[in-house]
Amino acid sequence: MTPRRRDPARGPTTRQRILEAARELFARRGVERVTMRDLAHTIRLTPAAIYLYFRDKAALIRELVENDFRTFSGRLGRLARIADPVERLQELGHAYVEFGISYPNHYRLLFMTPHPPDAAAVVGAAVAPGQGRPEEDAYALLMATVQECIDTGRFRPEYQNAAQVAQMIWACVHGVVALHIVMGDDPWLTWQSPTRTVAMLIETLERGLSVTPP
Amino acid sequence: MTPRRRDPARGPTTRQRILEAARELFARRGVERVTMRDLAHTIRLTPAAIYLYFRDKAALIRELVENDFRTFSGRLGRLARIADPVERLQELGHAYVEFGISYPNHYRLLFMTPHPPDAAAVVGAAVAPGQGRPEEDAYALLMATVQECIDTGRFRPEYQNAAQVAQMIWACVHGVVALHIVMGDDPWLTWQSPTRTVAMLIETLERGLSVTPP
DNA sequence: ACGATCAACTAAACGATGTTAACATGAACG
DNA sequence: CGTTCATGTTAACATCGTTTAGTTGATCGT
Repeated sequence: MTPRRRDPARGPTTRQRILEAARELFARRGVERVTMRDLAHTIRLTPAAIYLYFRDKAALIRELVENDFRTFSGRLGRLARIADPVERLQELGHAYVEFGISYPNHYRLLFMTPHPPDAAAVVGAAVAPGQGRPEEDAYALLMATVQECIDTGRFRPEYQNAAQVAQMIWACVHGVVALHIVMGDDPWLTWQSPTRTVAMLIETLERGLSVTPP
Repeated sequence: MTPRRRDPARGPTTRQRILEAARELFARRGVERVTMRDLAHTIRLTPAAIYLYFRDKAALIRELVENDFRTFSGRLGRLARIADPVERLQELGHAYVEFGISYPNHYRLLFMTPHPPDAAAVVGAAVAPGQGRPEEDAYALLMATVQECIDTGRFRPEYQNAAQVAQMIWACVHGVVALHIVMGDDPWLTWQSPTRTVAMLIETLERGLSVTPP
């Protein structure tokens, strides 16, 4: 299913060429508006050739999206060096929204479309630990930061459940991004800039969470 | 395009039968997993017959969704009788989430899928005033309530832009619903109940917005 | 030098989808 | 009684993802 090149020195593998072209097309037109024939045509291949390297369209999409998300997750990971947990939380939110606005089509795939249960994952059941999907890492970082806020007494006493608070925050930033992607250019209401909205939202939320009203 | 019945007394119009069956099927399986042939078959009709009453699948979906949303909008409208604007805001949020959780497929269509610019709307340009789409009404109600909160001095002075605040709130509740719909049964993270999450979220947000910290 | 092997690809089709064009039918009516 | 027209049906079309059966050309053992 994944043939090896004879001469790895010369040029990119066909598999990589497929991935590159798909990334380009998907990001520009969105997955459902890119046909396998389109994709094959831009690589000057036959549609069937793609199926030598990917089980089906869904598998191709999955691999692409996981790649991009890994870089996103890495970018978020760099924010782990911020000492103050509350400040870190804010920066996480901003980075999240910035990613969603910059790569709306990737974002839609990751967070706005129900993922049909991956056939391989269903049979494979247990995944290698620590090797988990990148979205888990990002979520773990969020949870850890929230937990740190709780442990250092930055939050009001009613916020003890880190998962609960993390999901609240996630819902907020996701909501801003998702609404902007879906209805961003609906003319019937004047949208505020998503970055401004999320900035104000995070600020407000933090004040609601914090124990010290300035 | 929309033929009239000869004997309106006898039984429901074919058009209505299509709508009813479509509503049932769409709500159960989701739009993209219901084919025109499926739909026609349950009415004991030929697929082509549907096209006597609806221009295409998208038009059928639009009409269905607009209907359901009108009832939702009406339900929200009943909350307008709540005197206290802050309390009204909270109830609006809860009703919103309850709708999204109860009718996930309708919600996805309304708020989670980009609407291709309606051909009729593009040529028709101006719609009859007051006859606007129901989502506008719901949004107007939200905006008005926020404005009332601002006018009666319930919010901190930095929140003067009603549209901005309304979109913050909308983003929050939408985020809770949308995440739940898309990742609600992903096993890798333990989701809190959406109603609990949104309750806590609204409470937190309100404390962040309000001028008086209790 | 040569036949066998096999990765890498193509040609052609299949089944499902939304949609349309051409034809049937049967009640209503002058 | 013949015309009209609403209301269907039958059969096809184009497009989609995908599969099956071949083709090709480099590589390799002998």
